[in-house]
Amino acid sequence: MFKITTDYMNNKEITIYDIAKRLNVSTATVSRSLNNHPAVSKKTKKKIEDAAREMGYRSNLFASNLRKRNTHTLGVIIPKLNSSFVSSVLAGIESVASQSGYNLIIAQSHENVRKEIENVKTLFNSRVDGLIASLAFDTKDISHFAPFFEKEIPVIFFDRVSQDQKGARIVIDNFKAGYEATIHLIEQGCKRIAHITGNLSRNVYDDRLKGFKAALSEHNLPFQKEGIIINNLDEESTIAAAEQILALPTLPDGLFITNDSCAAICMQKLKESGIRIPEDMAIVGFNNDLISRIIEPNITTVNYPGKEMGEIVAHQMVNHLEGISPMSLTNTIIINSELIIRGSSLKNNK
Amino acid sequence: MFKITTDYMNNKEITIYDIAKRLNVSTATVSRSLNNHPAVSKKTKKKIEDAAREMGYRSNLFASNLRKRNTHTLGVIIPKLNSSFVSSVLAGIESVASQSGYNLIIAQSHENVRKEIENVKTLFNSRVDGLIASLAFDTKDISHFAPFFEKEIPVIFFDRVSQDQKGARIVIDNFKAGYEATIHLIEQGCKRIAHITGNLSRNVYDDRLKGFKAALSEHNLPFQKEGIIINNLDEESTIAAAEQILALPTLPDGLFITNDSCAAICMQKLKESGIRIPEDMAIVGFNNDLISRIIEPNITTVNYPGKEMGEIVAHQMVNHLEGISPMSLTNTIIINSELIIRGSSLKNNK
DNA sequence: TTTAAAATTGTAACCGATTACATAAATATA
DNA sequence: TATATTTATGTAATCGGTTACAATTTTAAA
Repeated sequence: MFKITTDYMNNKEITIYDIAKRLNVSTATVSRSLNNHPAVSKKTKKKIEDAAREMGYRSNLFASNLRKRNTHTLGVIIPKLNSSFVSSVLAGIESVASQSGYNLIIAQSHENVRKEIENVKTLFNSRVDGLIASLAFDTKDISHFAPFFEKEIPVIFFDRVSQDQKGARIVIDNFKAGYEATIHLIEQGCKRIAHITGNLSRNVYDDRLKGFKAALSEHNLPFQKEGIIINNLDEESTIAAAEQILALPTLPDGLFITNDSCAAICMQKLKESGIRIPEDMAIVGFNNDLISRIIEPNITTVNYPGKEMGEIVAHQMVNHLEGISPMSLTNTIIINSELIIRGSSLKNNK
Repeated sequence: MFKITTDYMNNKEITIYDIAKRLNVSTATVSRSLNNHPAVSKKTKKKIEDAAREMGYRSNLFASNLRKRNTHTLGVIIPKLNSSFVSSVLAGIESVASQSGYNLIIAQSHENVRKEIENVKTLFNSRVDGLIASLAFDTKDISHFAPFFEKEIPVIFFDRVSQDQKGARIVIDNFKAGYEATIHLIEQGCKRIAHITGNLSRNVYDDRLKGFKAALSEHNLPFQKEGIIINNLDEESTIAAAEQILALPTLPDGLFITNDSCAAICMQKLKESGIRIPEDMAIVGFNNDLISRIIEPNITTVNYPGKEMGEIVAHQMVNHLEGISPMSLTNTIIINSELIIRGSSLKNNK
């Protein structure tokens, strides 16, 4: 019994050379054909495509990238993958990128500049075509992104952006969001409002705080330093923050917390101590995470559309790379956000 | 005034050829040196490293990959990025992979076989060194992974694995977890226990259901078909499921729900209808998500260590690729899980 | 029919690193 | 000192596409 074996039935990788040899054409023609270059006759193209399919050809991206000097890969640096907001953004980025034929390389900074610097290096060496980043908690400046700027590789920051005028920025209006959240608390009759937030060198937290202060001063409400608690927003610190609130000489009657899981943890802790929400203390969170819709009372929050933000970021990047709507790389795009009012802050209408 | 400009002060990429020319050595020596090959004298090595640094050399991964025929990249296919469990697993995978010098390409199937098939193709063409996957909701078989098996590229499935004996599998003992959760409810005095879960062609849900049934029959408790609700576990379906429970002729007194966010949503809905948890109905969830620790009452749940699972998956993959502990690719690793008992199920000890 | 223009195809250099094999230099051994 | 080993370096082919330029064929125009 015979066993017919040809190259491509073996485990060998098929190359355009194999196809060219088999069909008696040049590799140039094969390459052109597979890339839909117009200067290939329909007949030849069909022949080549059929052969490629039959022989199980797959293009070697590395040879192609090496020659073409681009990678069709986007780098993404985020603080932590396992956060509800970040994973939503990533979901949005991935959808758009994969639709446009871009791969994603994702790296976590673990909220740590040192790691972020490493990540930037790695992605630079991986020659990503573009970089998307949200800064770590303790990143002071963005000098480590310099290689990208120098080589004019596009960089887009989202959410946690730098003050620096380098790279595009996609954010929500954190000032406005903080302002509106606070105004809402004031309208509900709160007079002593506290605020729990994160590192102020991050725009998101700083801007929200500014909005918070603006709202207070506009209504001639006192701004107390001890009512501003700044921590790293993890579970432990949040519990500590709640205790700090409870230890205040006069309890606040309103509380604006910079993210929903913190708000939820905090609210639980306060409730355990006999504080009624919202009667004794009204609470506003941030992000519109699932948890804000489930916990009792539901938490008033700022809707922060992560997935859309991711989609917009990726679209901007891809369009720029493909030469469609070449954005200026110093632009800022502000995405809409809105206050969603729920039980945790409704003192009046109860 | 002079302006001294050399190649490397320009925007040109520096290659090992540039370094070789400058130092009057061969590219072979440069390449060896940069890869810490032992056969390079310390003196030469130092010279080369200094020059490389000074000239701003960066290795071209594509040339290297092309020649070495491996990519140091792992592909990951997951149903949805923005889920608490999945993003934890990814966080674990990313940590280990990046420590070992591997990049990650992440693709979402959006719980859809068609997209999953596409993803597999893309990652195959990207020549990832290994593939890590958790199957989509509606994946029936894993024939689309065949190219990987044929080329003997390692594949590891986690969490949502296939029954097929191909590829390694890393899971928790879902049968045991389901069994223990149910036994716990029985021990709390529940007599009519309902179960909300996902598509039974996914091992995770099927096995938990089997464990559930085993526990019931062991205690001679009736198993009612109408007490098993199977849906796709999103917010909407979960609310519908809760309504279905409420419409049951006799209300169950225990409820085992296959994930925590569903459990939380469901519990809220039930509470709104005046049902007391756990007095009227005891609830057990799954995953130990943040939400289970925050909602009132805290939800009894199965601790499902996502990050650790990710770390183990990535370690297995990397070790296999590096030739350390070459795992058999048909192994199954079972990760420990444990029931965490909280308020939502404690009928007795109240 | 002849010539010019357009449409195809081919040739071969290139992208940048790796590595088998050959060679030269340094060191050890007899 | 002559020879055998060991250590360090060089030569050149190779990985698999891409593309500028040249050559050829086909089609259109004169």
